[in-house]
This record gives sequence, structure tokens and C-alpha cells, in this order.
Amino acid sequence: MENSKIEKKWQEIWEKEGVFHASNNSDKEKYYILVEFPYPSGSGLHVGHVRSYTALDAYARMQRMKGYNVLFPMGWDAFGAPAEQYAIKNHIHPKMAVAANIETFKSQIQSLGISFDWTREFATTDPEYYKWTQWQFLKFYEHGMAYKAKKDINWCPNCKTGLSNEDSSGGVCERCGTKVIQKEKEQWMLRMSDYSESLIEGLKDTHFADKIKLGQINWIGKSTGAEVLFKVKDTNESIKVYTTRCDTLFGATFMVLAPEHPLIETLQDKIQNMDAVREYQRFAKEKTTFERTELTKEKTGVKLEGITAINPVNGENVEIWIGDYVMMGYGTGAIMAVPAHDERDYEFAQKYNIPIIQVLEEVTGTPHANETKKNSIVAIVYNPKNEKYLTLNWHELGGRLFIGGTIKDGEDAKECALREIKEETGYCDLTLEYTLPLINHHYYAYNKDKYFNIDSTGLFFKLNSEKQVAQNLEVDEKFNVEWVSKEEVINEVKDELHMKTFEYAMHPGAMVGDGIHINSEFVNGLNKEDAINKMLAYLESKKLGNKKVNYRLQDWIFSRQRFWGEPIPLVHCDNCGWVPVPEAELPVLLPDVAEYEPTDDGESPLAKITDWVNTTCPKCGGPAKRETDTMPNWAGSSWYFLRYMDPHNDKCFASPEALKYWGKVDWYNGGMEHTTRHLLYARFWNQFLYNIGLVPNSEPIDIRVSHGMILGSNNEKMSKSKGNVVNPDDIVKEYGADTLRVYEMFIGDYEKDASWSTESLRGCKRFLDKVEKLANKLNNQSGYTDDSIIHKTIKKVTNDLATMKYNTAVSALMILTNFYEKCSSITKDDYRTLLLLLNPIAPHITEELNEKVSLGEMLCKSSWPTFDETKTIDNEITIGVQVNGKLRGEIEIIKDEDQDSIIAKTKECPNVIKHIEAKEIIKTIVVPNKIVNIIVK
RNA sequence: GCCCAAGUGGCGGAAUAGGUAGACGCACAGGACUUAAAAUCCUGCGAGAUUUAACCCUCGUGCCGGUUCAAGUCCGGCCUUGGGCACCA
Repeated sequence: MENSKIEKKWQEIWEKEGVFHASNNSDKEKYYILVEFPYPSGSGLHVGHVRSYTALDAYARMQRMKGYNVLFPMGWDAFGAPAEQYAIKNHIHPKMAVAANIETFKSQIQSLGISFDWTREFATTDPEYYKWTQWQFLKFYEHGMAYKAKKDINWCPNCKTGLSNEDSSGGVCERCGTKVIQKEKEQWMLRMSDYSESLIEGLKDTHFADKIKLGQINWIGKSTGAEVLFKVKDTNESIKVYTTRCDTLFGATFMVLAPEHPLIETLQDKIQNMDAVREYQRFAKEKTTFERTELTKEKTGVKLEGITAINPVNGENVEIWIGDYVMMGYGTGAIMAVPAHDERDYEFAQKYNIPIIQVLEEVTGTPHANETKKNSIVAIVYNPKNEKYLTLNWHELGGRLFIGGTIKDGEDAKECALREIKEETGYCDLTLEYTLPLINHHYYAYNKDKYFNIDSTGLFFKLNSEKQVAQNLEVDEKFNVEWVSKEEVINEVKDELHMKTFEYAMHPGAMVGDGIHINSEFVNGLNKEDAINKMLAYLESKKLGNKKVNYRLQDWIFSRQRFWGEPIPLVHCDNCGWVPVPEAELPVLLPDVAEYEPTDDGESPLAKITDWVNTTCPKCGGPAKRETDTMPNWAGSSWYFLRYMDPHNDKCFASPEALKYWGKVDWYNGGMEHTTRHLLYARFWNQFLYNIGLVPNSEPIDIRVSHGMILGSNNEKMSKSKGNVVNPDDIVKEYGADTLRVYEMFIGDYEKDASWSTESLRGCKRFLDKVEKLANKLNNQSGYTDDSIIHKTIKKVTNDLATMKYNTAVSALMILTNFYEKCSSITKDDYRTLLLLLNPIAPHITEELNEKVSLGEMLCKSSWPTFDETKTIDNEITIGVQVNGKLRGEIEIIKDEDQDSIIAKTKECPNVIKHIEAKEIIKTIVVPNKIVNIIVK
């Protein structure tokens, strides 16, 4: 059979009969399946598009056959930089290039037989569509959700446009990879951060995959903490900081302000080193220009000389620094620094020699009544020459330990450690590398029959030379001094305190874990959580601070200095300020010109088109200028799923009836790369529309799934430069659309990446050929030849198509086909059911075969086969027999056969007999219908 | 550094309320058909030991340990790869 002929034939029949048109007036239950619309690039359809379109098409086709009124639309996300770049080069209007690309994409998609309802097609660049994008922007504006702000924005010097944080992640422009710089510019913003909490909460009303929910939650970045006020000594000013660790307030030894913090200006007369401060501010700004993301992440800062803050809980003086590791855009732009318990503060304090006060210590061992308190040390000595550690092997008296000891009166930890090392091992030429955080350890000393609770200081020494003096041991000190490797330490040192000390020594720095508080007056002895609560209550009662939730999510920078985007429908009048374009005048059309070069001063190309810019004020009729910024690419895709419900409405963006009938998108598929940004924007947009009463659901999407990429046969991303690109057109031409569809469904787990293999593709062609050949062995009987296999297959395919397990659905159909191939003849019912089940994945060939052997109505208009659960369960089952957990034989049983009978059968199994004879049977486990395990001794 | 996902034959991948590991497909090998090739059909195909052969046996789902009658699947600790975030206080 000639593929291209029959494919074309059926595509035309479907089109002519309108079988895939969704009706807005239907008694059937609705089902809305959506696949992300593509950006119609010049390079045409990618085999990756084929994967997700086919997958969702298969599901849509099955749902229709099951009797749902399925909405499965397609359109074009056609605004964006590539079309504009192309237009700049070739001096044609971008809409020309877009129209040509759409035509290519559409014919490619149609050649695959995807059952989109093309009557609902639109592009985001259609004026009839972007009219409503503009209209919705005005709703944001009317409700105070859009505002213009002078902001340091991410600026791409190459594209000459502002970028959102999302578009410039990693410090480079997403489009061209140029390093992003900071530029101050007036930008339209949407108050997306107002929706932070609601965007987290709303996830509960969705059925997104967990990893997608998690991705969104992380992106929003909620954190709970406190704002605390630090007074600046001898002024009326105070500094507000945000912290998640107010329990460590007693350990705050300095503060750090963001370089742009306004307090610096307020107190500039008091700051004695203003020159240095100014220079640092310049340095910090420059740094963002160049190497913000580069490796050199060493902390830098400048102390503000002449001003001091006061720790609100203990009245201590606190140094004030500025440093660029504190960001103005998060929290309050100022932090209290607790070097003992925060890695970054620790690094900073180390570099600038600022005191470190530990206020939380880890607890090891088990507490007991009547403990004796004392202070001790654990000393770890490292010999860099042979990379070994000094240990004492106490054998059965305590195993392998480092050197320990009790601090005597008048001695500090270091002196104690040096003394103990000398007495016990004789080594005396040492350098102290680090003093490690205190550990609170509980233990029982057998030799003294006493419980102890010690504060243990860990010390990490480096051995300079192997110079030794004589040991000075007490009578009960019976150990061997041994140097051992790191591995031996990890494997052999069992004592909790010593092990923990070693961990600290390996990773010196701040102690960020939980424990009990010390040096902290009223929170001493409390753990982290309790201390946070008590501190919060204290701060609130003294009006020094309050509980505060912060989010990383920021407002959405909604302006772009580009030509090829939706014009922002506002005009600026010197008398009236910003005035919305009246609804009757929407859409604000892009002008028909042929020059789109961006301007050097960062204005949109539209700014040069004076005919377009100059207008009259809708309010006072005086002269006014249009806003020349356009909307970001994400705007059009933030609500397109609503437009599909009622795509040709010219009275509103979609009628309330249509919105109500179609409701949420039931099943939304897209790339993993869009699961944070696009999905978050779309949810935000929809939640806003819901809040102002324009849509019936707060959440627009019920289930979201993502597909894996199709890689080249060399396991790398397909790209022209790597020469591993597979063009779907070539495959359709050579093997047929159905083969390509079956192969892409069979290629592997839908949600994971998969690499292309033309050999495997041929296997799928073979499968379809086999299906075709079955047409020659039909008999005249009715009913199914084998109830068991067909009902099992119906069940498997039905469930697999609804859970995105396309690969195993295809596999089940292959098994069924292989089975029928072995039969001398099969019934028409057998064959028609096989064709029905295969139809969603391979629609053309199955329709053709169905027609050829006159099995009945067109498959896509027929009902989906149903299965009888009882027929999917086998009556005779082969189960395994294990002896001591190892498979030794198989037996045939009747379903739910009684245990005694099963056990009797196992005893007849020759190989089982071999393994149990002359042995005592201890236990026999019979798992009904699964397995038998005989335990012998 | 942090978060997430994944490691199963020569390859793509099946199998998770713990219960016969390797379904299905590819590649490969042998055979049938053919003057021949392609196509098609049949058989074999994790590793190893033994055997004329079969049966059978041992090992085997990244590594180490644990729970269990039983672990690819559960728990603890690593290693590797891929992806996301990256000074978020």
C-alpha cells in the first residue's frame, strides 16, 4: 500500500467530515487536551514536536472514541525576537516571515494526521488575538496591577532590550547569550509578587506532577523568618534586617547592607570613610556588568566607619559593613550577620577578622540524670607528609579515638590540647589550623561510674615535624598510638563525639545544624525551633521585630524594547499622565513599516516611527505620545488556552458560556523548560482574571505533564552544527506517518529523553506490515478467538494511553499481533478490535484496513472497545516455586487453589524434590497466585 | 554548594501495594526460501562453570551495608551521569 496516498486520503476525509471539530454546544462531557503551541521557527517541525503532538493526539482520539467532546486545538506563538531579527536583515515586515513559517509548520503537522481542530487556529500575532491581550493588560492597569517604575533592569547590550529575571538567568541573555548588564530604565511592571502565596496555594487545586509543583515552589522561594530592628547608635535611624534565624541573634557580631542601601545616603555625613564606600558602590555596580556569575565569589565589603548599630537583645555594639553579597532586591537589603551559624557570614568574618560567637551547639550522646558538667577537648592531629591522622587505639576499652582530655582551671582549649597530645603521644611540634565549634556531649564513664555532660572543643592541628618527647601516661591509660588514613578513621572511629569532631575538621566553617543554644540568655538550652518562637515572642513584645514571610518571586518586568510584540496600549499626555487607549480603539496595531533597528539609547524601534507615536490624548484631546515598549513574548502565551474555547469571538476574549463549559484544561503537555516560567505566568494571569470575575476557575490547568527530548543518534541534542538532525518530512516520505508515530511512541518512557534510532524505526514499520498482513487470514466466525489476550490488551492499551505509557501500549499491541500471526485464522471481531486499539497511534493505516476488509464504520467515529475485567484474569496460572528464596521450579495451579493442594504439587516437582530431600522443612510460604517459597534447613 | 531525576543485556527499554529480572523492539548469529540478494519466516541470544547434549549449578539490576521467607523495588551510607537554582539572609 502506498503510504502517502492513503494518508492524504484519510486526512482529506477527516477534514471534509469535520470529525475533529469540537462543539461548544454539546451534551457530551467535555475534555480539554492541550499541547503547547510552537514558535513557528524557520527551521520547521522537529521530531520532538512529533513526539508530544502524537502522544496527545493518541489520547485525544481515544477520548473522542470514548464519547467525550474533546477540545484539542493548535495555534502559533509567533511574536518574538527571531522573526524580528530576520525582518531587520531582510527589510520585510516580520508578519511575512511568520505567515510563511506557519504555513510550513501547519502542512508538516497535517501530514502527520494530528487531529487538531483547525477551525480554532490562531496566532498570537493576529490583531484579532492581540487586541484581547492588550485589553487584558488594561485590566491589570485598571486594577493597579500594572505600574511603571524606574528600575535597574537586566539589559542585553546586544539585543538592546530589557529582560526579565527569568529571561536573563545565569547573567546572560537567553536569546543571544550576551552578558547582561544593569541599566536604569522606566519599565512597565506587573505585580506578580502579590500573588506569591496564592501561586503556591493554588497548586493544591491542580494535579501537576510532583516535580513540576516542586519546581514552581522553589521558584517562588517562600521563606519564613523575622524582621528585626537594629538601632544605629547616636542617631534616630535604625536598620531593619530580615532573618530566618532570629534564634541566633545573640551571635550577631556585624551587619551587612547592600551597597545601594538608602541608609548610606542618609548617614553619609557620619560615615568617615565615604570615599571608600563610594568606590565600593561603583565596584559593586561594575561587578554586575562583568563577572557576576564568574567563579570569583570571594566575599568583599567595606566597613562603615563612624557608625555602629546596637544588638537589640543584649545592647552590644555591632559593626556595620556594606557588601555585595547582600542584595537590595530581597528582604530589606540588610542582614544581621551571625558568622558562627551562616556559611557566608563565616567567610566574611574570617576574611575581615570579625569576632565569631557560637550560640548553638550540636548535641551528641544520650542525656542522663545527675550528670557532671565539664569542659573538654578533642584534638585531631594531621600529618600532611603521609596524609594520616593521629589516633589512640584503646582496643576493647574504647576502640579507636582521637586525643581527648579535660580542660583544667586556668587553661584554655588550645593549651589543654597541646598538653594532652604531648603527654599521651609525645608529639610537640604542632600548628593549630582550626578551632572547631563546641559540641555538647553526654556520656557514661565506666572507669569512674559517672555520667558526664561536656562542652567539647574540637581542635585541628597540623604536625610540623615528627619530633617527640617521652610520653607521660597515667596507670589506667592503656592504648597504642597509631597513625591511620582517612578511610580508617571513617571506618573505625565509632565514638559519636569524636566522629562529629572529625566531620567538623573535614568541613571547617559555620555550624548550620540544629542543637541547643548557648551564650543566649533567655533562649539558652532551647533547640532551633523553640528558640525561634521564643525570640519572636520577645521581639514582638518589645516592638523590636515581627514575624515576616519573604518570597524570591519578584514583580514581572513587562516592557520590551522591541518591535515585534504587542504594543502596550497606553498613551502619555503631559496634562493627564498615562491614559489607557479606549476599548473601542483596540487593538493598537503595529505600524506597517520596514525598518526595525533598535535605537542605541535603548528605546523601542517604534519610538522612531513618529507618525505612529504621536497621537491625541483620549481624555483631554491634547497632543500625546504612545507607549513604545511592547509586551514580552510570554504575554500571548499566558492566556491562549482561554481563547481556544471561543476563538472567533469579537465581543470579548471568550464568552462566559464557553469559559464555563470548557472550564479548566484537563491535560496540558509541554516541555520541562516551560514548567516554571510559562506555567507560572499563565497561572498568575488566570488567577488575576479570576479575581476580577472574568474566568470561572482560579487555576486554569488540571494536569500538567512534560515530555522528554528526542536526541540525535549520538545521544546529543539535535542541531545543525552536529549534523544529527532528523527531519520528520523525510521519515514520513520514506516510511509513512504512521510508522513515525508508532516509533516515537515506542521509543521509550515518554517523560524521559530518548535518542533517535532509524533501525528501531524499521522495527515499527515491520509491525505495521504484520498488522496489514493479518487482513488475509480473516475467517467468517464472530466473537473473539481468545478472550483472555484481547481483554487484557484492551485493558492495557486503555490504561496506558491515559497514563502516558505509550511505549508499553505499543508493546501490548505487538504482542497481540504476534499472537494473531500464529493463529491459523482470526475473526473479524479480533481484527477490528486490534485496529480500533491501534487507531489512535496509527490512524491512517488502521482506517484504510478497516475499510478494505469492510469491518464497519470509520474507526474514529466508532466506540472505543471495552473489556470485561473477569476475562482479564487467568484461571490457570503458572507460579514459581522457590527453595530458600531461590527459584527451583514451576507449577500449574488453578486460580485461588487451596494451599494444601499447592504444597502437594510443589512436592512433585523433581527439581524441588532435589533441593528439599533429606532436609527439614521449617516453613512454607504460599503467596496466593504468585509464588511458593519453601524454607529448609 | 543546594534541590530534583536517573543508573537494569551489545543497544532502546519492560517489570515497583516487595513475589519466576530482562516483556516488546533493535542489533547480532545460525537455518529455511531464492540462481543470488533484499524482503519474509523459523531458531538462538545476560555472564560464567560443566556437559556429546539436555537438565542442572553459580553469579547478576552503579557500589557498600541493612530489613525480609523473598529486594531492581523498602531503609541507611556512598559513587557516577543528566537537569534546575545559584551569595535569597
